[in-house]
Amino acid sequence: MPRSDQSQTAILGALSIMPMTGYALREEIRDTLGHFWSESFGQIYPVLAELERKGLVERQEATDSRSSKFGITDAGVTRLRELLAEPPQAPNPRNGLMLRLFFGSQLGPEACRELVLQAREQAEAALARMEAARTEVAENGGLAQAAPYILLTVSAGEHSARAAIAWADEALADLAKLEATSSQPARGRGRP
Amino acid sequence: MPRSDQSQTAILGALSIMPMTGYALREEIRDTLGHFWSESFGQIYPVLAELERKGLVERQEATDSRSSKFGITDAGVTRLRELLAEPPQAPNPRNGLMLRLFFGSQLGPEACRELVLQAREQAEAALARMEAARTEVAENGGLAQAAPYILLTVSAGEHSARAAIAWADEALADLAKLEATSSQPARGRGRP
DNA sequence: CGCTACATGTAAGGTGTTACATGATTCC
DNA sequence: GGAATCATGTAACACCTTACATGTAGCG
Repeated sequence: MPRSDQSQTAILGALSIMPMTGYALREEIRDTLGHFWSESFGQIYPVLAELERKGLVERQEATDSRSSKFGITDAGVTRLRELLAEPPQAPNPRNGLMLRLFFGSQLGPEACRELVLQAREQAEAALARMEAARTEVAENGGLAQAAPYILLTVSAGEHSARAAIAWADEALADLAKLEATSSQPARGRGRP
Repeated sequence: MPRSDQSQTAILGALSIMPMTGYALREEIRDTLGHFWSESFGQIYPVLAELERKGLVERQEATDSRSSKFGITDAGVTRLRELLAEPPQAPNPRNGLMLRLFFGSQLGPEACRELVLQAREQAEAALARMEAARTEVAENGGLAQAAPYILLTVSAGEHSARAAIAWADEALADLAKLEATSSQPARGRGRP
């Protein structure tokens, strides 16, 4: 129920794929889960310590290195499944772009256009990352049974990015019309 | 820059449309901005008090009621425009559904299907709300110059909801295939 | 007369982020 | 030997949510 369980879920999940050091967890969570998840890195070590205390993960003394990787235990896998089975709790939305557009009449069409353009670029970049992720998952063996599920999340990212691009194009057209009509009566920047 | 500025933006923005009591702000933010914004209601009165102290809003003693509405001042409008002009900062993503699907091989196809079905229903509901909002904006005069901007955000909600539905349908099909192939070797729910 | 909605706040607790501190290893 | 990267942590702070406390107005 508490939010911190969610951090545990992400960490246990990552370790269920392969054992890792805390540092590697940072990287993996940022690079792989980053499209839809974020952990505050200040939390990773405390959570890891708690998981170790509960016997859900354990340090594996590696032979070829001094750094200790963390591996998930059987109890950890059980706990992970419990956590995953809990209903996902959506975070409260806080979309700064939408807030700005909603009060866009205070900002004016040009500034709004700029914001939408930026959003479009970000969506385009996200789409490219998703396509890269898709090929990466396809090429990487060792995810055999996980791959179809991971591709589900990649697909969600693609749909969402494409929708954002389509919306942005519409919005840009609408804003262009607004610019045209709003400058017409005042004939060049005058006040009504 | 600090996050709390965002609460100020939302509150000043709402008051720029019409003067309101703190209580009404709660309702408006929940019902109207709720699709892409949320305020913790415990923040509204403190922020309101701070805005009043800075002269950005003022209490209007209403003639017909004991409750005091808050109205935005000229300085408040100026401040609102400043705040809106700042670049929107995206909150760190935390999508519980995607987290669960990413580690879906631990959950199994049926449970994932259930999750996706729920997401689809939520998207469907969101789409219906968006369409309702669209007609509401169209019918409501008094938003004359704000209406086109508000419709931009409604359109974004529609695109996003439609994308979620399309994705869900694809995902359900994929999961159905997974269920079929995973149960095939075991021949109907048997243990491997 | 009691229930619901309106209205205004406060305080505690939990969460997450940032910045800092420290040291080992590897590569040039 | 020095720089970059790997690695582990901590502590302060900012933030948000929740629950509580309190009181009024209107309606059935």
